[in-house]
Amino acid sequence: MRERGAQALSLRELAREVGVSHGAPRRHFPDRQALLDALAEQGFVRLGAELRASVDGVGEDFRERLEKTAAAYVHFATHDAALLELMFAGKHQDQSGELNEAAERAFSVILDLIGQGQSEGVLEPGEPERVGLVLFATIQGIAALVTGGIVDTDQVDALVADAIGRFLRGSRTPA
Amino acid sequence: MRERGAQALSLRELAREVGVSHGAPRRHFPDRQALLDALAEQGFVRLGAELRASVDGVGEDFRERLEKTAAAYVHFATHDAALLELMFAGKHQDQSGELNEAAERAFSVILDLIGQGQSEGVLEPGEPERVGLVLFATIQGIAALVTGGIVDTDQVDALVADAIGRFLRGSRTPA
DNA sequence: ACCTGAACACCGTTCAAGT
DNA sequence: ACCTGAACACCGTTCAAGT
Repeated sequence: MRERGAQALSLRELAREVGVSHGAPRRHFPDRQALLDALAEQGFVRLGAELRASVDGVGEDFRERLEKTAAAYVHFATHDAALLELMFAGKHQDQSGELNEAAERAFSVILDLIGQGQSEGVLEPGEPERVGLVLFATIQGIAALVTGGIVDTDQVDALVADAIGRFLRGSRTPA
Repeated sequence: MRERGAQALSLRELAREVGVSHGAPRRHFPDRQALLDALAEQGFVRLGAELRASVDGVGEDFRERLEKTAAAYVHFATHDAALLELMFAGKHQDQSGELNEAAERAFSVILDLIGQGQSEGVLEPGEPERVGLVLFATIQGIAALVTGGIVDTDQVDALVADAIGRFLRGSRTPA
């Protein structure tokens, strides 16, 4: 997956590596897409855990938390680009909603951060979802530029800091 | 492509539709990836043309130009999501650099816009590439949220306006 | 409950052969 | 210069059969 992308993931090859027949996976995943959905869900679980670990692993300072969390997101996005693409593919068949639940749990880390910024008065009040979307879009966009090869890996931190600086200046509560 | 994605694009099916044998495409594209590269290049050409048309089709007002161009980008990204994914896949074999040339020509529309904002004094001075990257990332991120189904189509315009408002407030030259 | 193995209808790629 | 058609090694999916 990490080496060759989701598209190159073959059920038959997987079965071969595990040492079972090519029909065996059918018992666990009715479809190839069902396996991809399960991988996407696990991706959201892991992303949420990494973001949460990033928030908890740093001090109380809002801006530092914001930058570290954004960096953690970009790290995940570039280190597991194919997985992230799967997670946002929007071609899921999952009807149980477990995938969406995992996604919302991951996104809630960002929402909580926004809440902190608002309660500290450095972010304008309003729906956290609204301001969170813009922040999320920016981070996601930076990740896309990196995986697309437009931005070098060693420029990431500076770009993240730049973007967050602009975001904070553009979103602070008017004096 | 638009209906079923790049992954479902089959050389044999294409040949069948055109009415030639399955070996014929080999004369024009040595590889499946070569065809995808050519499609990506054409995508950049078309994207550049649409962005330029958007800039030219509106008045001189900087903010209006910025919003319209961003909207045009998001429109392209959502209307041809699979093509955009291909354009930024970063798995290209193209050595001639024509793909990169087309990409830079498209991106130059945004750089020119940044230049206008700087010369009008509403954007802080500095390398246009630097501030342009943050803007580009934000727009690209919004497009990703829309194609990923996180943001509804009818919320796009408001989100774009919101993001650009924050960007401008966060990037204006200090008084 | 889970696995096997043959079968079917698809792929991309290669290559000798045609015009 | 371009196309054909057989061949090869892969797929995902289905299904009867086994334990």
